Amino acid sequence: MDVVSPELNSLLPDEIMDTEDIEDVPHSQPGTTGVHSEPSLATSTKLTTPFTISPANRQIILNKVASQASEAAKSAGNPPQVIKQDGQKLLVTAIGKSGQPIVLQLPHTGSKPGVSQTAGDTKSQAPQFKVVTIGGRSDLKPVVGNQVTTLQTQQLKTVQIAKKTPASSAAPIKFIITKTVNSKGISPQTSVPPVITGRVLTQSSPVMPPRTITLSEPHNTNLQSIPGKKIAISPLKTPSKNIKPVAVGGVGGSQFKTIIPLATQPNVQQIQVPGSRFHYVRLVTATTASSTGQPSGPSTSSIQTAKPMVVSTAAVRMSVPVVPAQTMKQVAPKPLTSGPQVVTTTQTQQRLIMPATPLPQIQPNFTNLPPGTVLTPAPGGGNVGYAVVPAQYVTQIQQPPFVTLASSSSFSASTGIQTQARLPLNGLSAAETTSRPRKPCNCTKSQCLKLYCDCFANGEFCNNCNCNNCFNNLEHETERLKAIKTCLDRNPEAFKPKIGKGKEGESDRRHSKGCNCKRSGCLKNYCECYEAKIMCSSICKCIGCKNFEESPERKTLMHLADAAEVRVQQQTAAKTKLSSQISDLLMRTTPVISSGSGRLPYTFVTKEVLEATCECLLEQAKKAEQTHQPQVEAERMILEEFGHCLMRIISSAGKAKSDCASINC
DNA sequence: GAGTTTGAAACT
DNA sequence: CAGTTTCAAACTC
Repeated sequence: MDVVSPELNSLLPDEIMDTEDIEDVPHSQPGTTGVHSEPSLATSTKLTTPFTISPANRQIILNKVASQASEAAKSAGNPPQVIKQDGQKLLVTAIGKSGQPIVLQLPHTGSKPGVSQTAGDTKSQAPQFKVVTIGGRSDLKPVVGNQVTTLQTQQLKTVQIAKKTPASSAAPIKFIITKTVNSKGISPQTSVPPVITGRVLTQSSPVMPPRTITLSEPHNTNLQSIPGKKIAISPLKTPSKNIKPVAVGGVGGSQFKTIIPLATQPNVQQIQVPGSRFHYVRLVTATTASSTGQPSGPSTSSIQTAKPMVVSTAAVRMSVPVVPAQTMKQVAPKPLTSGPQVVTTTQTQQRLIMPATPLPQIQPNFTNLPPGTVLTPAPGGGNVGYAVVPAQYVTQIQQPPFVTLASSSSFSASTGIQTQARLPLNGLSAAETTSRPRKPCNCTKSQCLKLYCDCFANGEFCNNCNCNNCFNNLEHETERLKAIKTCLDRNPEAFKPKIGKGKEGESDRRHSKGCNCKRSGCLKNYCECYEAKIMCSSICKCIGCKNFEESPERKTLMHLADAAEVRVQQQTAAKTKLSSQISDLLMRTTPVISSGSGRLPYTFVTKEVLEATCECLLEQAKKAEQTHQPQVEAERMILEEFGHCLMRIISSAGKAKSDCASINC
């Protein structure tokens, strides 16, 4: 099934993927070359035994090593797959659950193809692997060195970030599992920071070849450390018992039951390819401990999904879809070239794209998914379905920065999922989104599944909105996916930013469609151009437009807006200053008193003092009244008296402070 | 806060 | 593609 059209594919950057020779093979077909294995094998699979390395391709076929898995796979008529791609380092194994090979990936060695990477520890001769398996419910234990203590994967997903070169003439690739860093896009200085459970870490060393991603056991609450590397443990790394089924959605019933792996590991991997402007995100299916009650096999291993892998980047990061091979043939990541470049160049938004297998007919054009959309697997089904998730949601899942595990254990799905305001969004930086969180929508009839809904239109879940009958959430992923598909059918660019760059050579942004205002003069927020703070352009079909450069009305409005802004800033500054002064005052009067007698300075404001102060103020009021002072003057007198009272209180406090200090001496 | 206005989105 | 309806945000009172 083609998901991405050839023309879209042509837009792909070279380093992203090879969309050729990609086939998805129904793993249910016996005798095919699809990789099959029994779940039970996963627990005992180890990589410590010898394995085959293809120097040319830097591939390791783990299932040749994992004898049990391999044998089982062979017995099942599903020999392991080796994906050969020039310059790629792929490891493919078949030790996962049925049809879910585990892919290990040797780090790219640049000029030394075939040379295994050490574990950063020069004493170690064992190559380290990147476990790039996107396994549904993949239960992976750490891969340390060349050893995988436990591997269990239910489902292989495809992470295709292959170079855009034809695959080898070898047997048809049945699973495009992963792509390592493209040599084309990697400089020797490329660093590949390891990422554990959704955490993207920056590699401090500029010269650090791709290394190992250590998959940590979910129950391991300690930091996994790799020599010379930073590893963060996801706060989501909580015992599987905390997994909460967040949603049971879908018109089809429980088939699309969704478990958000908040309480376990994020099922998203971030892949950043150096030299690429794209920000890859790999998806993995939910962990085994889902509420679906589906057996995860006799495995007693811990639960773990694949880990995010960051190849590194210092460039603009964009998102690309990542799609399981079983479901999708191609995925065409596409830069948001039409987006508001000025804004989006610094964005870190991500896109994860995952198919809703039971609804292949509604698979959207993944290149046009809502900004920041993430397709995340619909747990409970392994290869059943996926949810289209706003990227920031996923980001939030995987990157709650360094939350302690203790807190994560009580991590609530309901609270965790819906927090999105502080995440990079639609090209806005995190700071911007923090300062300007999206306004909650108030949809009542659209179920927040139409573009009327700003949340939906921006590829976000509704969060703290006032909407009724909202379907824009994980609980209704099926409907949401349908809605997205519908929108994309209607307008393939429906989710693309409306404000893009103007014609070539023009620096100004412009509305992609232009507005159609009739009565607002394009000087109210009804007008999308005005709302975006841009001028109307020739493509606008507005009537009576006043939103052009020389428009006096517009200038007046701009001046008013500027003045208002200045006023707000001044007020803010004044408040800040006043607050600072008050704090400073308190700080100056507090310490000795509190440390000496244990009394705080404000305890000087006793009831008696208050009464006395009020009497003074009332006296001033009476005085003003008796002298027939105007109200303004009366207020001034009262305020002055209040000031005097305060000064006396402060003075008393200071005196007490000095007395106390002298006593202490 | 309720009601009105507005224009994009959706629909026909 | 044009006309109409629906919708939710913007706006006004």
